[in-house]
Amino acid sequence: MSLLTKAVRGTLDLLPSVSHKTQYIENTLLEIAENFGFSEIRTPVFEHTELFKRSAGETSDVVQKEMYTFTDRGERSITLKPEGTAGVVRAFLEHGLFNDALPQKMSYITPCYRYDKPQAGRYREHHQFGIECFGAAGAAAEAEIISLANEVFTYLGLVNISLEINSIGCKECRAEYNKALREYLDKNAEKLCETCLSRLEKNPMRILDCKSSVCSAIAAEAPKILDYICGDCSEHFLTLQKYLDAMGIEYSLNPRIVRGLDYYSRTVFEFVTGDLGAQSTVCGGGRYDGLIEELGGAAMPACGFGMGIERLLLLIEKQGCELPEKDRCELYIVSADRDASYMAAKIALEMRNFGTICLFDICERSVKAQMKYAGKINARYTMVLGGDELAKNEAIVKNMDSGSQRTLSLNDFTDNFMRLVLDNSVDDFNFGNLNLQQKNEASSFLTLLQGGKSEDE
RNA sequence: GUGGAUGUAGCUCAGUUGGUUAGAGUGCCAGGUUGUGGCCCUGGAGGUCGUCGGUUCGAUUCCGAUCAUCCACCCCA
Repeated sequence: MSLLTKAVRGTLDLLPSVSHKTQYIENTLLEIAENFGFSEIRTPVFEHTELFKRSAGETSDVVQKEMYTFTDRGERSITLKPEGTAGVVRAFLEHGLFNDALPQKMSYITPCYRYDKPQAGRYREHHQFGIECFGAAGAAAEAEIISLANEVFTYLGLVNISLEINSIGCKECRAEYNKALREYLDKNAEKLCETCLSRLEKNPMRILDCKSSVCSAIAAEAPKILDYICGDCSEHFLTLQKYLDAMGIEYSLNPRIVRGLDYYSRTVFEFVTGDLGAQSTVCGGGRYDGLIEELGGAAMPACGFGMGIERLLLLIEKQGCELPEKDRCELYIVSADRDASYMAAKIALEMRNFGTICLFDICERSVKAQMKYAGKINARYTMVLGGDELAKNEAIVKNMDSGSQRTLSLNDFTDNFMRLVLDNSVDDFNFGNLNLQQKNEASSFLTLLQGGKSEDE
């Protein structure tokens, strides 16, 4: 097959056969966030380039080599968001949300774009679940978002994920530490790798992150940030640990976590797993007290995290965690001729309005082919409509799991069908698609029916 | 951005030591008589062997480039 073109490198298609998994995950994430008091915010996928340059930092890898930047027809420099925080902070400031009751807590699910070299678990377009909390300076805020992430993992049934935390201090103590660090690194400068050499001036802490054996050996002997952070920062970090202890969340201290985005301060953390190869970080975040000021707002403490949805799904599949099945077609209406098809269309609409998945043939295929199709899509019940049935105003409904059949009147068919379902197994029936009002109606309907048990064959 | 592996039907893979009409399983469609699925049987559709170029009388098989996927580095979610 010679296609005109294929999906762009590093992008993924989410196909209908698996989209329910992602839907479930995303709904779960937003619901858990809501339980923690975080409500969804949606911001555009692109922003003015300067926003990301300023927030992520000119020295960050993201800004230096990974952004999707283009000039639009109005000569604006536009960038597809490489991460979620900047846009949310921009909206927070632009709409004066800092005037609302503090803290302001927000969640989001958004696509992010980075010009990386693709690998499994790393894509040029990926989707990120994120949390931002504005206006809370205390360590309880970080503790809360960490426990939120932790809750997501336990809820989804994931294992083998560990939490690593670190403090990189505030502006003041970090300056002092950087000074000490640079003095140390200068002494070893000729041994450092090329990239680290270039980081030496602007952002020496990134060198601690370097994986090259020489650099990491040098880093191992380097002064430790935790020995330099000021009293307040130290107290903050200890308080965070007490909160985590109180909630029974396990963690380890990892002084090498510095994070790639320049806006972090004090707490940084990562949830990592050994089950995803080189893409080990499932969730990363921390505190960024200086960012809002950096973007033109009044000083305001803030913290948050990002979580990769594709990685989450990969991990779920790798670990064999159970996800809900795709919603099942409850009734497939087989029609033998055109008149039956008209009736099928009418009944299907009634059933759908009742909130259940109901399908009928739209290919004018043979009865056998329709039955086959119903079997293939795993329909729970089928109903055969033809001349005989229309004449008698009734239809044969077949349970595809057991193979048993019953005749139902077409008058008030939906009610009759529900009665049949009740006789077979109430629990099997899926009310997932009903809205709240419909659910109430349906449950009182079922309660009513349960009073007078109907005859069985 | 660096290094390595891979690339044949929708999917999983055979195969051609370079030679005429490229295979299997599975999936898809249709039949196996009168209106009923899952098993079985039969038939059909579907590939210019990732793409472009080179060597050759001739390449899907050899060589090169390119694109894509995967792995490690890097980076991060």
